[in-house]
Formats: sequence, structure tokens, C-alpha cells
Amino acid sequence: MKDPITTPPAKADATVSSQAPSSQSASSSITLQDIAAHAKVSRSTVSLVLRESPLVAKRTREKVQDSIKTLGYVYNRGAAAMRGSRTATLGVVVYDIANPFFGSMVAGIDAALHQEGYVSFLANSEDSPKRQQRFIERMREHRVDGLLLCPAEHTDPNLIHQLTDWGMPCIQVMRYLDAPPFDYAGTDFRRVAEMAVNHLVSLGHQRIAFIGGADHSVSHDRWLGYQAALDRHGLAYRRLVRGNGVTRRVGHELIKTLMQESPRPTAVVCHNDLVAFGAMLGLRQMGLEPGRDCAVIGTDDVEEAELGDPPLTSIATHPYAIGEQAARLALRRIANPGGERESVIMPPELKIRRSCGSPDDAIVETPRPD
Amino acid sequence: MKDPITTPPAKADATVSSQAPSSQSASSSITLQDIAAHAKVSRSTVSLVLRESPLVAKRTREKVQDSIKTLGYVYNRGAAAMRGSRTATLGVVVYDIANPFFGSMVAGIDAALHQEGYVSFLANSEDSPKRQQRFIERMREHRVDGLLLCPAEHTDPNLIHQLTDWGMPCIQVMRYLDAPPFDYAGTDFRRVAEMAVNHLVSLGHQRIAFIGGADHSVSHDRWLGYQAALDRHGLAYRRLVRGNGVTRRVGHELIKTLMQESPRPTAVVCHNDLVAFGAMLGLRQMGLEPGRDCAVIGTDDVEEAELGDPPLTSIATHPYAIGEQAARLALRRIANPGGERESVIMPPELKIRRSCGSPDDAIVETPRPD
DNA sequence: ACATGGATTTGGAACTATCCAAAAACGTCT
DNA sequence: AGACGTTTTTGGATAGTTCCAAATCCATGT
Repeated sequence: MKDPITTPPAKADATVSSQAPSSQSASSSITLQDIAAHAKVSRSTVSLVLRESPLVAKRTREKVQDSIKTLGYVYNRGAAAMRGSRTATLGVVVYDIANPFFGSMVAGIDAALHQEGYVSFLANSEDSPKRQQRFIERMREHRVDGLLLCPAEHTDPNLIHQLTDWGMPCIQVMRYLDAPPFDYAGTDFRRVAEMAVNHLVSLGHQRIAFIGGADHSVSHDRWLGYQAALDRHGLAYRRLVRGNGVTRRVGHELIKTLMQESPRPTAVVCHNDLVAFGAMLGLRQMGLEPGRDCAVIGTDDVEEAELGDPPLTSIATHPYAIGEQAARLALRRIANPGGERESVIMPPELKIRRSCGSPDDAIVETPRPD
Repeated sequence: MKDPITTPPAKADATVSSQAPSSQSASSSITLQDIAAHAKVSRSTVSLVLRESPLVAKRTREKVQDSIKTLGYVYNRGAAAMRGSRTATLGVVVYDIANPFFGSMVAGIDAALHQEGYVSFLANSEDSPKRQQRFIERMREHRVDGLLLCPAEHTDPNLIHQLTDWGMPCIQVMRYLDAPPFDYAGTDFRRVAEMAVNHLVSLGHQRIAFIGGADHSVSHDRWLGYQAALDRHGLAYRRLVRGNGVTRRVGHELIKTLMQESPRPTAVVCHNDLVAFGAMLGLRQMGLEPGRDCAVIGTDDVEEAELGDPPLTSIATHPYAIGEQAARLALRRIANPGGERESVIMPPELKIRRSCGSPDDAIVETPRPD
């Protein structure tokens, strides 16, 4: 990739207006004290007005609010946090913000926090426990009121206990470390995988494979769900190819290995929609038609699923809602740190589209292209 | 969507361990003062150690660092910010964090800031100027050192002047309000559109349409680039269908209208890759083959482009790099608020794949197994 | 005129760091 | 031992809020 182009000097005329302005409204050094003087009341009264206390008389409140407007006062939350107990900030750690799933989740978090006057620090751990650790330390230094954590792979499970020892409320999201009780928001990934298998079985499939996953709770749960569902239906065939990661590329590779085996699966459950897209592409490249020659089902129900070719049947996991719920749970925990730990589980939802074809289609063996 | 399932009480046994711990390391009320006492030095000295001042003698430094470890002291950045001048925080506003383009951009921002010990507040404006405004006010209250802003649609252009009046360093990213000079990081969208047209012309196309866009600088620039390139090549046919938005759905709708006209275009430049995917899908549904019956070119080069069907030719805009550059520019501006305004422009890059049916088709082709 | 009591308002201490000018410690040289 | 120049260390002032106990206000009843 080429270097960026930078435009430093511009033309001489522009330079003047390109200097920082020296307007008299200089970066606000106007304080409570100034407002108090202007409104002829005490600092304390102004403080009460700012916090919308019912104690202060209407006339006084209005007078103070006038002064605030006139002088262009900006509340200093840092100073307030120093004396008071809360900062109205939260730390949020995800491991891959470029993944639209987490994008939606963060959008949900943001919406819920915004309503309550909170703002959030965001960090992208890139699945590195070291980066995650550094960020958490910074969050402590900034005295955030709580933490929303999607733990990085291979995080020391002791981390949550450490956090609670430090008195830092922490909600785990999607993934979790160690065992309950803890605060958690996510979906039931065992159930997700079970629903996928159930749907395929209901379409008549007997040889159902599972592809994709990584070494973390969300994958383990899916694998467990896959196997439990097969057990329940008394199906002997099972083929669990974990691969390395949850990307299109992984799906693309794994499906090819899988379809060269004999007997072939007639259906495949994918760790998520990205893996499923990769798998569908792989099938096409082998001359097989997804939905007819092999049923494909994804999980997450990302936006692309609906407009895929064929449209992908998927188990929706509602990341936006999970984000909202996680944020709300965090606020509850902050308000009541000693309270009972909670888990908020969003129920998954089956979205039937065309990538699993019809029962008749799916059972028929297609001769190999070679 | 169903309501989430919440597990409040759990069983009685678990309740005990589910209470917040009352460990003696209570949420750190250990201050500089305590460290000073423990190490038998003054507050000032401890402060110097914390800030890695070269003034303090080696023996003293080590003594103090021991005490810090022993007592489990956590630096209070809020208090430091009050007396000092910087908070080491930045505000970041995007309008759609669920869009993977912004996901990557935020990842780049995060990486660059993390290196310098900064953390960022993130907000998702959902393209609402009102939400954006509220967030910016909060950022002022939190005394962030600067702002990275992808302005929401229909933002009052006066906003940047206001920000500079307030003495708040602000870097605009991707989109911009009003006219230079200002600090900006993004790509040259005119050039992006021009490159797309140039590529199509080089393949022999004469009737080239453009679809998609919204009412903002990034769209205006693309439209200008499209028209300028046609002018340069002396092509009379021009068809600019703006539609409403930059989604798959828009691409899907617009291509259908377009292909029913006569004369039909032989190639279409899409506002971004999402629009392009929608367009390709639309073509297929009309019985037309993207790349053969109509060339399609996207912009952004999202990850999906490569694994699309057919793989999408696209102009890469490098969101991660733009994020990094924007963050670095912000840090420069904070260090030197009065300095010359800068624009950092990442050069776009043509990624040739198969959606334009180019002659070198075969070169990019993935070998089929049969 | 004065005690009563609820509604408002207030001043001083507290919170936890940094800044700065001045003091202390130390080593070296005469 | 004392003068001198560095290197380290220090105490007091300061930043902008909240908390809290006490002071003030004001209308009412006697």
C-alpha cells in the first residue's frame, strides 16, 4: 500500500484563517465559582441546579440557568467525579470491531448507554490478552463505573475474579470465562446449534456435519449443542471439523475437504454466517448447488444472509439486542453492586430461506462432478 | 423478537458466592499520599516517579515503585487531568458502526491511539445531528483532548467553527463540512470515481452509469469524479441515479430501473461495494450475468468483495489505514494546536477481479476442482 | 413581637493529583 | 571547615466539583 499524501502548507492567504482562533471564549475556564458570582448565589446552589435538585427554588434556578447560558459554562465531569462517586463512563472491550456482528452489538450498547447519559470507552483487543489487560488497567485509572467484556481468546480465567476483587462491576458478553455465577449477556449457543440440527433433521437429513470454530466458550457451546442434538435424534453420523477461525476462507476450505469424504454429509451446520458463505462458494466451485446438493445453515443472521445467493437460512442471534441488554445489565449492576448476579440470554430465532432447499432435494445423492 | 430470558435468583447456595466480595483490597482508596507515607518520601516525589521523571534518584524510584506494587496503587487520571492539562482521551463519532467499513476504521484508530496511551470514547450517531450534538457536549464535559468526527448527514456546517472556537481540536474523517482549511483524513473520492470510470473505459465501455449515494460530501465528490472522467474521455452518455442510501437494497432496486432503459448502460459504477452486491444480485434476477452482460465495479474493497460471486472489482479505500492516519493527525494537533491544518489522503487502489469481465479474467480465476 | 418549622441557601472541608519555588542533600574543591 | 554547584526532594497552593452540617429566610400561629 502506498503512503498517504499529506498537504501541509496550503497557500499563504489561507494560513491566517488556518491558525487556531484566539476568540475570547477561550477554552472554557469558566467554573461554578464564576456562575455563582454572576448569579449572586453560592457555589453550592449552582451545583444543586446543575444536578437538577428539587431543593432549589424556581426563581433561583432560572437565574442560575441564565448565568450558565450567558457565560457559556461547561460542566466539568472530571472534577465532579473526583468528589462524587461516579464517572458516568463505561469500558467496552470487544475482540474484533471490524466484524459486523460486533458492530451491531456496539451500536446496541451505545444506544442504551446514551439514553442514560453514559458514554463508553471502546477498545478492540484483537484477541490479544495483553492488549486487553492494558486497556483494563487504563479503565481502572480512568475510574470507569463498570466494564463490558467480550474476553479475548486464552484470557486467564482468573481475570473476572480479579475484577470483582477490585470492585469493578463487569458484565461478560457473548463469551465467558470460568464458571457462573457471573453477570453475562449473550445468547444460548448450545440452543443455536441444536435448532440448526433440528431444522435439518426435520427436512429429512441424516448426515449432518458441523464446520468452523475457535478455542472459546461460544464455539464449545455450539459443538456441545450439535452433538447433543444428534444424540437426541439418534443419528450415528457425526463430523465436526473445527478448522481455525470463523471466516469465509475457513468455510471455503473446510467444505472442500468434507465433500471429498465418503460418505458425504447431506447438510452442514456452519459456525456462523461468514463460514456459511464460504461454504456455499466452495460448493459452487465444486459444481455443487447449495440447498440442492448440500444444505447449508448459518448462525447470526447477518444482513448479508438475506441477500445472499441463495439466501441463507440462519439462526438469528440478535447482536444489537444483546448489546442493549448487556448495557442495561451493567447499569443495574452499577446501581446495585452487591446484587444477585444475572444472565440475560436472547433466544435465538430460525430464519428459513433457501440454502437448505426442500427435503426431497436434499436427500438425493448427486454424482460427483469428476 | 421475543423477550430475553433473565435468570435472577439461582439457587440458594450459589447466592453466597454470588455476592460482591468484601475483600480487604476494597476498591482502591489508596492515594499518592499513602504511597508517600509507605515509602517515606513526599507526595511530590511519588508524583515524579509516576510520570517517569528523570529527576528522581534511582534508589528512591525503586523504593517508591515497591510501595506502589505492595499497596496496589492505581493512578487516578481524573485527578491528574484536573491539575494538569491533558486527559489522554479522545472522542470518536461515526454514523454507522455496524458498517464494516467503519468497523475497520475504528480498529485503525484504536490501534494508533493505544500505542500512545490514549483511549477513546466512541459514539454512533446513527446519522442524527441531534445525537451527535449531545455526544459532543458530553465530550466537552469530559474534557477530551480532541475529537475525530465523521459528521452525520445534514449537520450544521457551522459545527466545526464552533468546535475550534471552543478550542477543541477536531479532525474530520471521510466526510467533511464546509470548506478547507481544516484537519481531515480520508480518501480522494473524486479520484475513486475517476479510477473506476477509467478502468471501464480502458476495457472498451462507452455507456457507463453511476448508482447510489446520499446527500453528503463523499457522495458529491464521487459524482463529480464520475462526471469529470466522462468529460475527459469525451463520452456523451451519462446516467447518474442517486437513489436513497448506500445499501444492497438500493443497488438492487436501481439496477433494475436502469437496465430497463434504452439504450442500456454496458457498465455501472457503484457508490460502494454494498450497492455493487445488490446490483449484481439484481442483474442475476433479470437473467443477466454480471461481468458479461453488464460490468459492475464497486468502491471500498470490503472483505466480501474478494469472495463474492463473481469476485467484485473494486477501488480499495483502506479504512483501517485512514483510521490510523486520522488518529495520528489528532495527536499531532493536540500536541500543537496552533499548527497548520493538514489533510491526509490515502490513495485509492484498483483491485481487478471478475465483475467487469476483463480480458485477464483467467489470471484471477481460482482453479475449479473439475 | 416571637417561637415554630419547613423550605432554601451557604461556607468550609474533602477529593487526588500537579506545579513551582524553595529547601535539603551531596560531592568537590580550596 | 566552608563555599559552591548539582542533583534531589519537599511543602504549600491550586484545580473544580460535591458533601454536609449549620445558617438563613419566611410565612404562620399565638
